[in-house]
Amino acid sequence: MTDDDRVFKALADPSRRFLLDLLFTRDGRTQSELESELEMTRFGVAKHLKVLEEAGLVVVRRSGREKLHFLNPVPIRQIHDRWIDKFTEHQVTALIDLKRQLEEEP
Amino acid sequence: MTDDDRVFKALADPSRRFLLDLLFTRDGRTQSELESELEMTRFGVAKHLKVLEEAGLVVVRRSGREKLHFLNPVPIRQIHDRWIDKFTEHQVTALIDLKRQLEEEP
DNA sequence: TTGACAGGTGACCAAATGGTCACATAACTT
DNA sequence: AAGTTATGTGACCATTTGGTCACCTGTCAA
Repeated sequence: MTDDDRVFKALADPSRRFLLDLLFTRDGRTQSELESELEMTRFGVAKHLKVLEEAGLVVVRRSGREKLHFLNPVPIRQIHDRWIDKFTEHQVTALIDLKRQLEEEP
Repeated sequence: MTDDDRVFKALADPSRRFLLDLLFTRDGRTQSELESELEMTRFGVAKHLKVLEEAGLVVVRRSGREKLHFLNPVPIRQIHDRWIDKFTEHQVTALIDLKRQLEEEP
């Protein structure tokens, strides 16, 4: 399996995306801390974290018997750069910002 | 199935990513034109294109009996914005640019 | 109008995936 | 030392997914 295949497969599951959301709001959480946020056995969560780690979307640091998890934004940015060039980036960010403004107004 | 689920599931397959790559280099291709690029029956390609279309990653325009396909960058940018804030974006783009420079030099 | 061309539908099967469990190891606490 | 806490492994099963095929509809050209 290629690197990018691992990344996209990892992102394909909603539970794993939720784990990334959790780490986006606050980094450096332990596995058991993350387990408590999902309605799933710890085995399931551990498996998902392993997939995210092998994809490089999450990096870990061991501290004693604990495992701290951190979000790695690099693969996400590479997805972006694969299909959005500099010119298109300006257009699409402007479009998204405009859409957000229109939705905020009454 | 939620919208974002459709997008990530669509991106999880290498054949579908290859189709996006093809449309990134040149937009507006017909289905049969895309079929000729994949080692797969036309049914397989049609199925993949349908998945991409339902995810909003590809938009189509009918022209007679032909179906023209265009890449839509918006969902890709939204993936980016979900896990990369403005501050992190500067850091990670700088990091990727640096990495690219180092790899180019002898 | 007859045939060739572009695309669509539903059934089908092999392979991959998500989730759980029994069992195991290593580190902190008292 | 003994119990508790944090995490790891491999087997297992139900569901989903990728790909193919027989068959069908609509469009263009001679």
